[in-house]
Amino acid sequence: MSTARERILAATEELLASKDALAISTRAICDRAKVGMPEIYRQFGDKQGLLTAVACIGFERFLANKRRNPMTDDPVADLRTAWDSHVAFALDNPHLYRLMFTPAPDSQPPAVEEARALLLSALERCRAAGRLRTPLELAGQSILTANVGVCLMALSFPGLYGDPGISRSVRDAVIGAVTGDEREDTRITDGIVLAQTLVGTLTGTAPVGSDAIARLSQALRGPASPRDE
Amino acid sequence: MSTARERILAATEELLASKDALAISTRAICDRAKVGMPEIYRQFGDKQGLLTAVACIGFERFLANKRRNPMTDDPVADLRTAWDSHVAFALDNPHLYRLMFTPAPDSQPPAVEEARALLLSALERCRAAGRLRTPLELAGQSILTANVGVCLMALSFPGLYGDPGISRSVRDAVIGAVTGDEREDTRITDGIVLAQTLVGTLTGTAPVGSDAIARLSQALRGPASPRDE
DNA sequence: TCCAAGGCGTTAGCAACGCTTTCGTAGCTG
DNA sequence: CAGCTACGAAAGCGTTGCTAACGCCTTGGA
Repeated sequence: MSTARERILAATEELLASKDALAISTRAICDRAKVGMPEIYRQFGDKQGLLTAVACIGFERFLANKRRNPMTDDPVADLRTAWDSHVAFALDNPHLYRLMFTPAPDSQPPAVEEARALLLSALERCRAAGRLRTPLELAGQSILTANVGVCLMALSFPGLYGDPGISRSVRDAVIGAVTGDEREDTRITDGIVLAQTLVGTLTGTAPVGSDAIARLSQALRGPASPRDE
Repeated sequence: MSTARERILAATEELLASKDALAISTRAICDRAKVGMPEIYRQFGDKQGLLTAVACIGFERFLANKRRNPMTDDPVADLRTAWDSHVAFALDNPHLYRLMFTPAPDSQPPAVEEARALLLSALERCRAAGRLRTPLELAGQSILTANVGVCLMALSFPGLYGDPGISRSVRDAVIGAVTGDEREDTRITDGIVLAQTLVGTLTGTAPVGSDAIARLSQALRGPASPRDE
């Protein structure tokens, strides 16, 4: 048989699968763990300590889940899959998730820090790829904040806010804002640079020679396909 | 003296100003309201019923707050001030806010619906102004979800996520995404249309597609790349 | 004026809760 | 074997949400 501490933690997790944390009585935990009442308090101080410990091992599962996500060469896409795995975890473990992210006042689950660190490292990769246009710290806080909001609302009001489309919408909005939407960025750059250059050329004030114009018309006809519509 | 029901509600609200809802005992409420214990149950059925009633009148204050916001002729700016007043309410009434937006399981605070309706009407004004590029319903769900997320995280982890900059960042990201960021839109439109027109003028051809512009922009940078900036 | 009816206060108490104390026992270590 | 730690059993404390029983007092229709 395993140690008492392990059995208590396991029993609490099992009960947490079907009930809310506050609806679980210490006696039920003890019954299921085949443990006397004082054992909880010898091991965890009080019920809140036990719940915090459970939240911590929940965070470990949560982070292990995330670390299992393969890193692609598109760090922004990785950000999106991290978001999705976050949401999936919340929906799979509703009560555990609420315990982790709606803690009792003055109870600091120390593992929120770890989640933040993991997210920041993913964002660091975005920054290295030139795909970050907000401060790193602020980007991480914005993403996690919005991500948790989507999950908590989906858990609290599944009827009104359980639609997966909401998650996608908020996800793309926030991640797009902090990393910059690639398509729009190139569209802006291309369009504006082109327009400025052409205007300069036309007015004679520009740093573009006629060879550039030649190249432009060459490009206009296209590499293989002379397409416009 | 006022009626017993009013006194109970007032006493609960007052206690809610300093304690969490779950930390409030029915006896404390009764003491403060000068009421016997059975009165709560005659009036509200049970403690959860009382808390739901308090949450409802909290929603009324919340909505009255929002309705007090003047409507300007910029519906998107109105959206942002509504967001900010939402956050201010949450920070001013932390326990009441948590009671409203993290309800006990199977307790439907009916007033969340009202908040949604108010937000949708504001979004409808955006749509009428041509400043909405996502479905109305989804836009409302996205905004409220993100808004609540910012607030709950700020309340739960004021140290890590209490920074007002996070609220601004998420706010502008989400609202910008559903309404379309005006500045970027005009920059894109202006740049592209201008480029298309000029290229058409220069080459004597019809306006070109944006993929052609991308090719042009590439060509502009050139093989030897006499880049300007 | 009388007399129900109902809103409200009082007392007492139940079961369940978190938590504690006490005690007994098993198993390992020196 | 002695002594220590780890753990289980039982009982109990104070508080909680909630209920039962009773009685007061105002109200309003007869």
